Amino acid sequence: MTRLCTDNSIEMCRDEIVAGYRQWRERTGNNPHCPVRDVLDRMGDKWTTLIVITLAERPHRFSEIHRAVPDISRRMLTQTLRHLERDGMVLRQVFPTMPPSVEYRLTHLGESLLRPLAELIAWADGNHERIMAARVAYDAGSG
Amino acid sequence: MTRLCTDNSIEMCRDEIVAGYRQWRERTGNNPHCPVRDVLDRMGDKWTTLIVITLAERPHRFSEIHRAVPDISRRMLTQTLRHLERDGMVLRQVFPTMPPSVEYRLTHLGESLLRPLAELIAWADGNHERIMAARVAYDAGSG
DNA sequence: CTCCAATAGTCTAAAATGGATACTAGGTTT
DNA sequence: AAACCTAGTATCCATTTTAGACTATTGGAG
Repeated sequence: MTRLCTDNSIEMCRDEIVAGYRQWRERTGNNPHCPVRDVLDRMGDKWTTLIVITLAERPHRFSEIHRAVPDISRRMLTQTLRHLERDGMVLRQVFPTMPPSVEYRLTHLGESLLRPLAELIAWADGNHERIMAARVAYDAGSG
Repeated sequence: MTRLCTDNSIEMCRDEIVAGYRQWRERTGNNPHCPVRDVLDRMGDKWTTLIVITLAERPHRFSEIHRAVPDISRRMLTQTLRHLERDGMVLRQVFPTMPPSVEYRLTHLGESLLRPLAELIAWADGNHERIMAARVAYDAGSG
């Protein structure tokens, strides 16, 4: 599937998504292991986006990332970075100094994610107030 | 923040993301409660995207969604739909028939998400092979 | 010389989250 | 009368995430 959705009308986007999803279901017989889900699951795991955004600015060392994203545990930071490295999004470079120094940077593949990510962030930012208003209305109605 | 990233060069996207993130950190003093994260956390919760895609095609009843997304539990389906409803992305309409019938459909806000979502899906689809290759290489090296 | 800090993690136990299964209500089918 | 349909709840158990202590190594403070 190539990017058809360049004129950005919602109808085009819907058709693209629906057609792509239907095609895939027909190819694979409703197999739960969808390649898109496989990728998007990672996007959504709470820390990945934040780390990618942090590394978008410049390469960071382990502790630098930890300072930039203060509420992540070191364990999850390690895990998320390993996932990103495994997926070819992040390059891990060890400098054999003492104390040890490890630098993480986005690969070209990782940088290519910034484009769709910027769209999504812009959407989230642009619709945040609407969403908050909807939440208030919902909680008032059924709270 | 408005969408500056219309020419879609990676440099523009990076600058947009980095500038937006830095601005927000300066405004809020590194508060962990980021509005963008607040929205993106939902996107990533494994079922939301799939349900939005399903509803993109047409309104669905509860059991129809369950058939379209077979490996979700009814509990998680209910929960995810409630979240989407609360955020103003989905409209829930009850028909007082017997047995009961409940229809879920995307709101205008929900449909507006399809545009950035299509971008992300296109990226995932277009880079899936690269990611799989990176995983194989990684597992071969450190397995 | 000893103590402390910093690095990049790992390990373990507790807390939060998610999933499987059984259950609800009311009417329809067998 | 028994089983089944709908759209969910309730409950318990498994997985995931977190918090916090712990590792090795070396430079600097006292």
